[in-house]
Amino acid sequence: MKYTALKGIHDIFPPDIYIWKKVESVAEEVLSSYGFHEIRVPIIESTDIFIRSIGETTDIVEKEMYTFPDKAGRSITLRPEGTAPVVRSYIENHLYNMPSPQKFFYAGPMFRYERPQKGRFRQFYQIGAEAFGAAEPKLDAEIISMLKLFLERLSLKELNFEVNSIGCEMCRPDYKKALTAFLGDRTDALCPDCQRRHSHNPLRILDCKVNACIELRKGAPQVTNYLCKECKEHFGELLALLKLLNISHIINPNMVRGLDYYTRTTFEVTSEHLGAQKAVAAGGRYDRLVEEFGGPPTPAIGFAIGMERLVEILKTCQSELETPSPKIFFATIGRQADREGLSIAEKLRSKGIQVELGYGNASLKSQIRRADRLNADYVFIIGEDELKSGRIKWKKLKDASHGEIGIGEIESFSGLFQS
RNA sequence: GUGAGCGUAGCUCAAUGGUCAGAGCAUUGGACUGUGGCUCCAAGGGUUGGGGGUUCGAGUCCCCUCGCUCACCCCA
Repeated sequence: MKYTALKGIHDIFPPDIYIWKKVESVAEEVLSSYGFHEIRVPIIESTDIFIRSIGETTDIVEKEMYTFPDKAGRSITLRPEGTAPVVRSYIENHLYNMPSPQKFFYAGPMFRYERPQKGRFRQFYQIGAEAFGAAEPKLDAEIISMLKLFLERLSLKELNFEVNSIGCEMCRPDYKKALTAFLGDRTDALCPDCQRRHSHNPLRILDCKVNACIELRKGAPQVTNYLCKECKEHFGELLALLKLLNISHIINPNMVRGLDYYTRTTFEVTSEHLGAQKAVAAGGRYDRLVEEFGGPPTPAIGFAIGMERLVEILKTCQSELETPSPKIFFATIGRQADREGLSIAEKLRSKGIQVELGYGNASLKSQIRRADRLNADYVFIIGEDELKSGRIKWKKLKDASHGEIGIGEIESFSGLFQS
């Protein structure tokens, strides 16, 4: 094969594309009902936007970004996630001068230079939502509930909702201290990765899968026990609201996120129908980010849905969506009939009816066979006889019923209005 | 970045180191001169991912390379 798509980058085409479109339309419908409006932000931004927001020492920034110089030598990066560009836009366009909270959603491709595997790609699509300007746990609960409603609308079952609070800039340092103190002089027993984490990001030790590390962290202090008064209240109220709204969830004190900007609430939706990359949606609060970006102090919360992963679940758990099929197929024999068919087809198409034609001088048989494979409802046959009589033969493929109709009456053919 | 597995027709897969690399499905045509699905027949379709080596002889063994997949890492 001479030309192939780049590693980890895939085409989306029928029939899958119809699953994607369905997901997108349901998302727009549900998010709209919560007052979220679409925002379109660029796919490329200045590199420092991502470094500042995601965090200098995160894996994404350290080794996963598509970064390159533009022709003027500025450092440009293909967005690895959607929150940073939206925050940049929120500040740059003074969107905080509109009544709070402001709520936005977006959909589009993200780019991360990683080794591809099941559910992980170099170009992948996310639907994301961000809400600015409200700190109350009520908003956290609404957002999680909205995510749940969206997934339910797609008939997705067997999903796990996990929530956690990782505190704020006041209480998290205390927890980090407690955690490193707990591990104390036993750090030698940690896996090499965790030994590294111990110094610059000890929270990550919590979700390490190496057995030795799982052993060592038994009885370790939990984040949720070290929250300051405000964070504790916030988390407590969120849990109460989730109960009120009947959203079953588990509290996972070991859930840490790979982006530095999160504060307080973090959450994740996972599915057992995926591979090792089983998070289908995830998000959290980022109350400090807007201010750090030079905007006014603005609490915020958001999440992102992984489209490929969602579609993967839909494909394994549900019957596939059908590719739209023609209402009418014109099988024509001879040049004159061909012209007649084209002419009628164009009239019908202008009314929004899906019509397909036969090509290439194919035999009637092969034309009808093609109509069948395209799953057409009706075949209209035009040949010499029909041209002479002015009456076209039709056949309904589903039940093989057939009949005739005058050329002038086709546009009111009753079959066009049945499903 | 690390590790493992796999590359043969459009797809799923056969072929002890030994003739001309096969089958099913799919595609196209025919049986049925202007009527789909079912059946039968036929045809097209391959640089066995690429390169080198061992051998009288390589799809098969060895080396290199490219690609895919899964996992680690990390994340949606």
